[in-house]
Amino acid sequence: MSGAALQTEPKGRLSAADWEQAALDVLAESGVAAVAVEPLARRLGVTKGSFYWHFPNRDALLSAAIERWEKGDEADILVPAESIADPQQRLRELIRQVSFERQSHAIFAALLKALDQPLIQPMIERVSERRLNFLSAAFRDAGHDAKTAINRARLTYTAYVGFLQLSQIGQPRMNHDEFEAYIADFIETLIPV
Amino acid sequence: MSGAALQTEPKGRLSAADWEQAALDVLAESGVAAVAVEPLARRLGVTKGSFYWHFPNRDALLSAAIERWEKGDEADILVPAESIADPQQRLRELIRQVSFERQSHAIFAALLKALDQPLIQPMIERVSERRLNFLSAAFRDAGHDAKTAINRARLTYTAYVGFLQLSQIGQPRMNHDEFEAYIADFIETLIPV
DNA sequence: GCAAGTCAATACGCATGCGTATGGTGACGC
DNA sequence: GCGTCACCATACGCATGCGTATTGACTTGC
Repeated sequence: MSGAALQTEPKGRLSAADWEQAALDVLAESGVAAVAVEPLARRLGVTKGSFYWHFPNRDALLSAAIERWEKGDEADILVPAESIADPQQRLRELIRQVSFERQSHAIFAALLKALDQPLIQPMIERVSERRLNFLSAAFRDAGHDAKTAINRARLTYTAYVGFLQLSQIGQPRMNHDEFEAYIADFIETLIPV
Repeated sequence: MSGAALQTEPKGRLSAADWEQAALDVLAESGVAAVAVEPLARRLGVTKGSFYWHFPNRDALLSAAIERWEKGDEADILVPAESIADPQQRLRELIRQVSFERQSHAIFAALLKALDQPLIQPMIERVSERRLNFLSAAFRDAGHDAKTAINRARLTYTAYVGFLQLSQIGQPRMNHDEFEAYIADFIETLIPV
């Protein structure tokens, strides 16, 4: 829950959780490759002597950090949405959440870029399947047959993923109102009443 | 036009174009980071002594390779599509082309993952703007007003980008028929008659 | 047949990152 | 007040990649 710890923030001793949180921070900011032991240690104001006490190696940190993200993500995004009865409203909320929970989406975007890494791939695969199922169910609840529901879910999800990637270059280049209008159109196109 | 030169293929002396083509090959296969001088030299069966005769540094190779891709991509994809009069048919062809020209799309996908690099970002920005304009024009030609056309173009493009990313993990996990069905549904949703 | 010019091998220095080994220090239990 | 344990520093070896400098060899013009 701690905010962004930008630079050498002297906070006594560190725990494994501190390293994981720092890893997630730089993951969101600078991608998987930037989650490196020595730079992280510098950022935390210690040396890697500390790191290798908490973790056996870099991969262990990455796994732990991503697992932490996965849990938080599910709790913050999927669970609240699940409680919305109206499927259309549920989809709306889900889509709209891209604006909030930005760090979580930034992390997901960073992970997407590292799909070639054996450590990342299965986790993204899991997350994607869960999300696709969620979307698919919502479209079915909204009255579509199974086949169209799954295709609509795919379309929604790929559009979401592509949006994440492209928003990095400000390609959509929209202000708040334009974004809202886009989302409205997006929803209207994918979820016709 | 040469096919995939997989390993040490002894072909006498090399030219800058050979290096560029090899760079594009590994770019499509293994991403931007894999476009490294020494591995490339190994792949080509020479040492980096050769490379630095043709190029001043790695960035120069990357720039040249990407520029080469950009030109070929425009010629192979946009130009043929442009000649199709019916805007709906034009969009259909464009979308369907993801199945063919696979190397070109693989390169684009690889570049998308390196949007943080200052060398890559502006090129992707250019390409994206061109493609978005192209899509937007097609949707206008198909009868949409300017605002909906641009939103539809965004949606189409982000879906395309997301599809590229996810197809790497076989997440859509479709065979040929399923893919065709998905495309059909995709088109029907985005380009209603 | 020799002098340029073109492509390539070798060898070097530098930087960054991983992981190990070993020693140091402060807090705390007792 | 002493030892133990948790956390950290220091220093090392290894690997990979960049870029440079120097020399070698093959081709071609003349």
